[in-house]
Amino acid sequence: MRPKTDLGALLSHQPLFRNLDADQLALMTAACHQVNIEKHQFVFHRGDPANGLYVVAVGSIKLAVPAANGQEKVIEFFGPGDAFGEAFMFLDKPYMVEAQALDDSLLIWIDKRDLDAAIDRDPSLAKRMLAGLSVRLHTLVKDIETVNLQNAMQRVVMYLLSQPREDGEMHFPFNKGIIASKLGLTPETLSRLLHQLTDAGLISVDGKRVLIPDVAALEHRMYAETARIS
Amino acid sequence: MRPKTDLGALLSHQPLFRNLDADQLALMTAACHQVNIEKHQFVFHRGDPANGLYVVAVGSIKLAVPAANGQEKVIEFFGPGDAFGEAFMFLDKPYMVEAQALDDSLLIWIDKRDLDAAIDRDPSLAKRMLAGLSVRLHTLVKDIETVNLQNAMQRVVMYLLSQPREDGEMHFPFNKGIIASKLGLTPETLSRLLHQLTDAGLISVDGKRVLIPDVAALEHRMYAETARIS
DNA sequence: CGGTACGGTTGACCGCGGTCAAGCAAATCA
DNA sequence: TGATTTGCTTGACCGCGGTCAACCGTACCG
Repeated sequence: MRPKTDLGALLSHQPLFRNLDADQLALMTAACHQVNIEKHQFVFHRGDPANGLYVVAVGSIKLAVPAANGQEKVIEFFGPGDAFGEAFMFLDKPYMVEAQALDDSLLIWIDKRDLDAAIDRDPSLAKRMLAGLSVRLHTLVKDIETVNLQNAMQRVVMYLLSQPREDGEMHFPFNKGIIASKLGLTPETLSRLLHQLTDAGLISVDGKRVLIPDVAALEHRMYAETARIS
Repeated sequence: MRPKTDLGALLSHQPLFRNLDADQLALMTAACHQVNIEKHQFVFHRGDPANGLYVVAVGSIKLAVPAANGQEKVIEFFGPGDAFGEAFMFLDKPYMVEAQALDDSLLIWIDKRDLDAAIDRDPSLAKRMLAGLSVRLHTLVKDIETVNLQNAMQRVVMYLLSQPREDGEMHFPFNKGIIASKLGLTPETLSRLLHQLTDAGLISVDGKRVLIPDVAALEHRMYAETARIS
């Protein structure tokens, strides 16, 4: 457990709590708890009660819905500054998803009641949370659109293009199996499609590193797929 | 356009604005606009600016994301008391979905700025909106889970069981094509699956009316499907 | 009335993507 | 260092669900 003194600085850098005045920051600091989570450990499981929300300080967290057969569908990834778990907290329902650390992570946990009080004192906090939830809704709708309206190849290409890249090179942030789940595919299919793109000379894969020599060509490939469907 | 006097009564019955005091209600009433939408008309299209939110007073609205080929994927249905469009309003982004009336409907429209002011005066309104967005997030996650982790038959059975029924009889609220889209299916497949359930003696279909003589048997059928997958 | 547009059903076909299994390379550990 | 596990790839196979087409009943309309 790190010393409590870190908390104020940590909080003030989170999008959710930016621009709080000193008083409010002190209040929130008192209400927050640091949670250290090792890689592969679960933050919470499906069915756990949701009494508060988490903010990622460092590390990365995977939100997924588990299936009966041990499979799982990754809903979203969270990195530093992201908040998660709010929706279930507001609903007063147990989590229907599970959260797992993809790296050693440091989280901030805030009790629902303390957050309620903070909102009463500062409506702008509520607005920021509304904005945050809206973003999440937006990405979920986009995901649904992606899964329903695009085929596997389109989804893969779109993912490759959506990731940050420098010098025409992008990195898979996690294992390919996890990426596959996020894309609604099996690892086998993802592997095959990447191989297909490699054969077409559009990318070259080396472990987690992917070289994209001609971004425009890759984009063109995706639109060609789209046209084929229409 | 109906007389303005209706607005106060309408608003005070919406979940979002319940428990407002007279002053606040008067303020909101002044900020609200009634919008009449005929069946098949669009409330907004993809790309329209989102300057406010809608609340359904009477009627029903379909939220869908349009595809290139004229297809569409239904995201959600909204009935009386439901609010929609908030997420895009808070994001200050144009709509990425379209809203269409499934019946002649009466909507209430509230300007973003007026709502902002109302939140500042009454944090409980913000909390109610947070709860509303949370519900939406919840159902979206559930949808993603359904589409990714369950096959077509399971989705159909689950839909049949999720709809309100009396005397072992349920009604399709809309055209089967629209239901099919919401379930991520083609109308053909939905038709076939319903026929299959009929052959199995689990349901009997007559137009929009579906008789479910033995609910438990139908539930059992769904779990059997689940087991087969695992 | 016949014409037609629409929603729904049915049949024939097929391709996408999942499943199962084997094999391989790198990481992890005794 | 060898043993074991984990991540990834590849091949063979196949079934679910989509596509395309024809057809049917009903509602709507001139």
